[in-house]
Parts: sequence; C-alpha cells; structure tokens
Amino acid sequence: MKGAMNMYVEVLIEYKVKSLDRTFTYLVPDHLKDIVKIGMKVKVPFGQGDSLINGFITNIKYDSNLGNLKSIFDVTDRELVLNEELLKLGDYIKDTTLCTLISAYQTMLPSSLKIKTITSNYQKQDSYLKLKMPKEFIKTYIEDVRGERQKELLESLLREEKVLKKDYSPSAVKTLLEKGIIEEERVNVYRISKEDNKDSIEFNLTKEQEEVYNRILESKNKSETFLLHGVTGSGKTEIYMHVIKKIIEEGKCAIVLVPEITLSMQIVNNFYKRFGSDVAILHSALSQGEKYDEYLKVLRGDVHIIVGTRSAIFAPITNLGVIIIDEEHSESYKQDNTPRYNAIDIAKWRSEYHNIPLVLGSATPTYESYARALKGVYTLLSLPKRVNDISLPSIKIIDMAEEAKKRNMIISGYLKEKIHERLEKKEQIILLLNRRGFGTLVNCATCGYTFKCPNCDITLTYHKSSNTLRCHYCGFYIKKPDICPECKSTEIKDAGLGTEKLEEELKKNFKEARLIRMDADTTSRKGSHEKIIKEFKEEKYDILFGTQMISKGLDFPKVSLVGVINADMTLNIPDFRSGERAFALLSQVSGRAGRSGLSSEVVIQTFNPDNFTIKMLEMGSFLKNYQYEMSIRKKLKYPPYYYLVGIKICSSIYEDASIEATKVYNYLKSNLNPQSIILGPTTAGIFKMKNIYRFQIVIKYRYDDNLKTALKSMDEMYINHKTVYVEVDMNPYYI
DNA sequence: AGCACGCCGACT
DNA sequence: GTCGGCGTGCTC
Repeated sequence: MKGAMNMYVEVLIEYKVKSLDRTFTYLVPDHLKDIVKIGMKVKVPFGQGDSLINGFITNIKYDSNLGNLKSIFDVTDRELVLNEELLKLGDYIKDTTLCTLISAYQTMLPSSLKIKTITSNYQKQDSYLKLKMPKEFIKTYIEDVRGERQKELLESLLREEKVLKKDYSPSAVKTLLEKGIIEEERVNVYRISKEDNKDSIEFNLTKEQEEVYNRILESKNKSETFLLHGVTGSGKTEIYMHVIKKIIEEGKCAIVLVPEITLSMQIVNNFYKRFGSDVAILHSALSQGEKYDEYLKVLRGDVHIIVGTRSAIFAPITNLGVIIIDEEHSESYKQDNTPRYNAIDIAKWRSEYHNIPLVLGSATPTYESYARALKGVYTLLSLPKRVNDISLPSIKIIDMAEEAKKRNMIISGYLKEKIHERLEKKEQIILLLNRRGFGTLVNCATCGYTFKCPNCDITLTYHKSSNTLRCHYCGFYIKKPDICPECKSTEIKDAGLGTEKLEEELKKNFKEARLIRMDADTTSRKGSHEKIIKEFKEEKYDILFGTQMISKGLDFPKVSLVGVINADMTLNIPDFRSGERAFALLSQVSGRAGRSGLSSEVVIQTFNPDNFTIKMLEMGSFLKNYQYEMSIRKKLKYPPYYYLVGIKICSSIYEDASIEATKVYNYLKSNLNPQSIILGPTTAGIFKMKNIYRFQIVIKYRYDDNLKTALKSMDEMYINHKTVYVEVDMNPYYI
C-alpha cells in the first residue's frame, strides 16, 4: 500500500543559521517508509555537494508540488525521536527566546547526540561466558586438560551460571570457545548502573512536612506551581522524596532539577540510596556514552526519576507526574547562551501540558518568585523551622573598619577567638571568602596601574601557583611582570584577598589546625570536589575554606562555626539584584552551621555593618529584606514590577557597534509602546570581550504588544550584516 | 554553514 | 588576455 504512494518529509536542517530556519522537503525511499516518524533525526543530502547533514523531521505528507526533490539518505538514530510534546515545546522556546527552531530542538537533546559524527551512540555490551557442554563432561574434561587458566575458568562455570569474559585469560577463553566447550553471550548494559538498596532508611515526615506533602499531592492532577520556602535544614529533600514515591506508585515519573551537579552530589546520592536503579542522572559532566545511556533509560521508560541540571528539564517523559526544582533561586537555571531559556519557565510549560504540580524549593527564593507567591500566582508553602527544632545559628556582625585599626586585616579578633574555641571542642569550621567580581588582582603600588586583558575589558587575576596573570574570559595569560610598564616601579603587589592569602593567614594563626581549601583551583580536576567534601565530612580536616561553592547544600553535621571573611563584595555589585543575592548567599552559607544540633554561630565580617541587607541578615529576616528590596524595585521599575529585555550589539569594529547600537535604539523607540522604557545604548558590563566590542540596550516594559514583532524584525535586520550581530536576552539575570 | 556564481584588480 | 579576491544568493 504505502509503497505505491510517494511519501514526503519536511526536514529542519541542523545548521544554526537564521536564514535556514525553515524546513526542506525530501522524498522518503521505500525502505525507510515504515521507519520514519515525526521528530526523528535523519541524514539528508544538502547543498551543491550533496553533503550529508543531520536534520529533524517536522512533518510527514503524501503529496508535494515541489519538483526535483532529493531523498533522505538514512535515519540517524531509530530510538531518538523528539515526541509531540517536545516538538511543541520547541516552538515555545523559539517564540519566547527568539532563537531558531533548530537550536531549540538541539538544546532539548543531550550534547552527545548533537554532534555530527556520532561515535558514542551505541549501546555498550558486556560479554558473558557460559557452558555449552553438560557439567559431567566438564568435570572429566578438567581432569586431563593441561591449561591452568582453562581449569580456573571452567571451575568458576561449574559454580556459577555465567561469568564476565573480561575477568578471565583471553587465550584460555579463545581455546575453549574454539573447542565448543563454552559459549559467549552478549548483553546490553548501561554505563551507569545502580543497585537497589533494600534497607534504605525512609524518614518519617514531621507534622509540618506532612502538611506540605499533603498540599502538594492534593494537586497531583493539576497544573499548580508551589513555592516551598523552607529554611536550611527544614528537610525539603525528604518531602521531595516522599512526594516522588507517591507519584511513582501511581505509575508516573518525576523530574528533579538541581543546580550544578558538583554542588548537588549529596542530594543525588540520597536519591540513589532511596530509589536505586529507578533513577537516571543527566548532566554535562557525564561522558558522552553515559549521557546517551541515561537518555535511553528515560526514553525506554526504564526509570521513573530523572535527576539532573538545567537541560534535564527536557527529559522525554510522556507520563510526567511532578517536577521539582531545588534551589530555585540558583542562577544556573537560566542558560547564558542561545537559546537563553529559563528552566523554570520550561517547567511551568510542562506542568501545564501534563496537568501536574511544579515545586520550586529554596531557603532563599528569588524575590520575583516570592512576589508571585504572595500574589497567589504560586502557592506558598513555608517551613520556618528546622527538623527536630534544631535552632538556627546566631549571627554576629563584625565591623572590619574597627578591626583594621587593631591591625586585624583578614581575620578579626573575635573570629580568631571563636575558631580557637571550636578547634578545642573538636568541632568543624567553614570560612567563606567571597571573591565574586573581584578576584586576586595585581596592581602597581606606586602608580596604581592595573593589568588588563588585551582582548577583554577586564582586569587580569593573579595565580600564585603559576606566577601568571590570567583572563577568566578568554584564557589569555602572561607571566607576572617584575616592573610596572607605566612607571617602571618594581612594587607590583597582590592587591586583593585570595584564598591563597587566607590560607597563609590561617596557617600562621592556627598552626595545629588541619586546613582544606576549596575553590576553582583546587577543584578543577574531575572528582576533586567530591573528594574534598568527603574528607571534610570524615573529619580529616578542621577548617574548610573557599569561595561560594562551599555555601551550597552541603550537610556537615560537625560544623558549628561559619565565618564570612569579607561580606562586602556581593553587596557592592552594581546590579539591582545584588541585595537579594547577598542576602541569599550569606544565609545559605550560614545554613551550613549547626545542622545536627550543636549550638552554632555565624560570624560575618564587613566594612558596612550598617548596610540594610547585613542588618536584616543579623535579624534573620528574609521578609523584611524582601520588602525593602521590593520598594526599591517598584520605585526604579525593576522586576517583578517590570519585565526586562537585554540587547547586546556586538562588533569587532568599535564604530560599527556604536553606530548600530544607536540605530537599534531609534528603531525600538519608534516601534515599541510609548510606555516601555528604553535605556541606553551604553557599553556593556564587560565592554570588550574576546576582542568584540559590546554595547547594551535595556528595555523595561509591563505590557507591550509590539515588543516581540519589533525584536524579531530588529533581529532580521542583522541576519546578513557583515560586521555586527545582536543578541537578545529576555528576562536576563544580570544587566 | 558551505558552495557556486559573478564582477573587478594584478599577474604567469 | 587569465587567476583569484570575496560580496551575494541559494540550498528541498
């Protein structure tokens, strides 16, 4: 039947170019007619040379008025099909982030599946050996065989049904196979496989937790977004696991999103412990083969729970039952390159599509989320107390200006005293050194000259171990010069406070303490982050110190003192969210103290003890800080009162970027609603990056029917521009 | 993204 | 006279 009729497919070519953001029609050869499906990846000839390119089938039809059509060459992967939901979701992403449809589809698949020459898309196999002859025969055979290795293998096979081929001598295996005494069996295996842990402990929920649990399940068949605002240590993870257990009992599946995976291994391991082989994990640190396997587990319905980072929100699950986003305030949920989607928006879309609840959990929700919760757009669920009534740590603010007079430049007298006390009690200490937007910069003590990257508009940071000055953006580096290029002085000094400097100071003051440092330098090797956490937990060290990465979700029962060495860096970042972020970071790190009931304390050192955020932190008032920040945002027309759009106009030629930025401004001015506010053009935060000059325009709007059309046509104006390109970021995290 | 076509300048 | 610069345009 089908053979008689011509079959056509519309294919979206895998080139991320705006001019190719449309489909091309191909003929389907007879042998592929029963295989092709909408959403499947196929190889098609494209262009003059008929070079083979991957593409997605977006439609199947049985007539076409186009002549001279080419045929599909082959199907790329038979199992890999974007389902109807994900195809629709692609349209949503294209529409809301203004990207091409193909890049929307591509981001929905794990990166290993995007590359053109797919090498890892095969399923791994293990080879087993088993007996081909009856046991009696084998027994007599063993008696008179000379090979010691053969005997070993056969004896194992008398004891066990089958054995792993790779555990035995290859030559012995070969002879026995050739003689027809044993046979080989190949079995498909997943690269990651977890055992089910039968005696995992399931904690009973407290009364407060149970109320939250019941409320979420009440809406298990409807689309509702919950904001679970629970202080650190209030047992949010336990609630997630109970909800999921219930959901999978009903045959449905769950997605759990976590921020960067290295910071979330504790929660991942909890899921493995509780649900074992029912969990798949999806994140970028997996090998390509592992990614493929985990994705297959999901596609085939072999697991009910998917735990992963941002892109795991696209897990191809047809019977989704709940979505949980842990640490919802985390910036990692927003992708910072095209398509600039926010996983929380995707989660809402899928929640509506499946009619299921979405749970956003955090100890410090974003103020936008909190505002929605207060407004009733989200359902607010609060856990203001820690499990078992363990008290939150007390907070002490230290004025570093006063300390400086006593020549305590890095560690205040008070903090020193407290560290000694805790060391004596054999309790553990965490020290946070905040380096954001700062780093260890080097400058000339005589003329103040700072070293800048020649490609990017940022100061170079000093790396003591290699004695180099490096750019974090493009990787440029130079050996640290001995003389200042400006004034020829030799007084080139480390102006900032880095973890290395803090380490020296700690060694000097606490000679007996065992120190471990955690920052980008000490965690660059794979697995080193986990190792540090494990060893600190095992109490091989007394003091853990490092950058923000020590502040997230870690559970160390013996930590009773947390010190923030320099709280000021986050406070002073010129961004309307800096107050919110500083409060969140400092509460997160405070939350590391006293999780098992030890009386605990947090010491915050700052040059701005009267800063509102610091005051609110001292009082432990999330709500008051929220209200204060909200009053500012209302006045200054920032989110959530207004929406933002960030536009970057980029070029390697300064004048071109500058001229086009003004043109874009004028275009928007005459095409947007008059109530919308257009700021700029100004130079972007990092004006020059990788030798590209960047100008920025920010739009603030409440309702604007013209916005999307205007942005799209502006985008189109620059498709074929020789030297200038524009980037649009809807609802940016940073401006 | 590639690749061909096309219309202008300096060379075997 | 031709080789080759890269601007423009098209790809089922």
